[in-house]
Amino acid sequence: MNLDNSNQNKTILIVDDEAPIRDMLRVALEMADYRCLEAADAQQAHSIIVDEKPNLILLDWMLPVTSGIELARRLKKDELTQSIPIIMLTAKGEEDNKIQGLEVGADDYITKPFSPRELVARLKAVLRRTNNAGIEEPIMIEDLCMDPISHVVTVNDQAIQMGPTEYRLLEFFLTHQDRVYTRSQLLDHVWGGNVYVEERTVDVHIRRLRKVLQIENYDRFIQTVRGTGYRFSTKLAIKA
Amino acid sequence: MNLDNSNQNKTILIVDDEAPIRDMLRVALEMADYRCLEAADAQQAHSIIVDEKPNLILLDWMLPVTSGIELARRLKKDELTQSIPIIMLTAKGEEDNKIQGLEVGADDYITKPFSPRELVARLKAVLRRTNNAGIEEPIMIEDLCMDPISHVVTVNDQAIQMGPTEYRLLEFFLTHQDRVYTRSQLLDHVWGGNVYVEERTVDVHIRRLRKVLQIENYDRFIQTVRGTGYRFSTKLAIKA
DNA sequence: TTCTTCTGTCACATAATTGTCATACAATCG
DNA sequence: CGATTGTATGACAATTATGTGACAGAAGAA
Repeated sequence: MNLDNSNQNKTILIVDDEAPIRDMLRVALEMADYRCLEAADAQQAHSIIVDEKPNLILLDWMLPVTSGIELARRLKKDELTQSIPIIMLTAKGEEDNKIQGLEVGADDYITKPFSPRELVARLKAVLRRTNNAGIEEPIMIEDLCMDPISHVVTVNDQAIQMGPTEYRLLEFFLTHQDRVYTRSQLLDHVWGGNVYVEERTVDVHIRRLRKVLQIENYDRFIQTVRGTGYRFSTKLAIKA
Repeated sequence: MNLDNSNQNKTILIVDDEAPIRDMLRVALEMADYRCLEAADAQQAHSIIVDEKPNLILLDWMLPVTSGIELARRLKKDELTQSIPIIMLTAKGEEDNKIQGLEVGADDYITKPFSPRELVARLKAVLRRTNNAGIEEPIMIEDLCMDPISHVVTVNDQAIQMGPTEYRLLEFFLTHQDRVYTRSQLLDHVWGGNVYVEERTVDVHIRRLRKVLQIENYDRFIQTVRGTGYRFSTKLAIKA
């Protein structure tokens, strides 16, 4: 539901066919307060990834059936998973594969055996490095401007203040105009898929967003579609 | 992705006491179009560094007289040289030293033996990461002035005292205005990529920086963006 | 050494945001 | 026209994020 505040709610997926190694990794990661998931092969890994969307994947190079590098390649090809950073685990003497791993799109690799401290240090570095994703260009609607770089919304160059949720809601609307969304869909996209809040809560945040946008009647773009949900549209803003 | 292919203006200093290894490294680097310098011991290395200001240092762990790690420590301590990225070269089985190297401030390490391709890949990565053309000109914001040469910050020609971390934080802010940074990103840029400190530590240093900037209310430029992080901006410094 | 400065972390204080509710209002339909 | 259903809105307590002072250990200076 929230951004990366405490490093403690990051989910790491461990993919290795050897249980003892998984155990060792899990211990090290849980010591560092990460949440761990485990998979023994590529197929199992894939379903967990789709299901749980981990923040980072520790991927062994050697896997039965589908190799780790093949899994990495697939993950980096898929829109939904390509942003998840991958750290490849390689055994000693597989130095050449490291390069191959990096070429496939792995974000780092670690040679076994490694110290737990090293593991965690690298993992943190990768998480930090890949933490930024999103829109870079300012979005302008008439005199309304949202600049994702500075994280500022202005109307006629005057800054508008709003809460984080309202900001995300507006951002979603601006990037998904002229389309109705049900409350459920909005919860999915703005709140994040795995939280449970009442659907009516959406109404309240719509209200709050409308309130701050009232300054130049920009709230007219947020339209209620009775029986369905809400829509943001500049074209269909018939109301005065 | 790779915009800058002109490696010719990048100077790499190779520090290793074994001539054959130096040769190998030099060949690999010159193939990749880097300019190379060589040093056989720490003392020689130091004078070359001061003299030539290389863009990156490849530093062997084992050196006669003064060890590589000791040299690294000194370089990272000196204001003039601390921004030069260092890649440590370690022999197999010295895995523990890696951590020590990173703690000293090395930006990466490579285990011997390594493939030339790997070397260059890592080197590029480090250069990309630390691609900061050092600031030379004083930065002025109204009556606030930061002189990177003398390392002095003044308000109305009156010097302000602050700790090194606060200085680096302010420097980062002054050179990256009007943009939100998460705590994580600030740790990356101000503290350095491979240290582990709590994210809340950023808050404390923000606090300390604000405190010393309160003199002429210059702390109003440091804005907190709730749910995200902090931003330095002179434009958006008005609050209701 | 001893003294000072700086750093990272903690605990607590303060402030902002959130989700939910109760109620008011508006639209739709028989 | 009521009755019914869907939405708007203000209030509020719980939760969460940030501000802030204190402190112990580390790093440096004398």
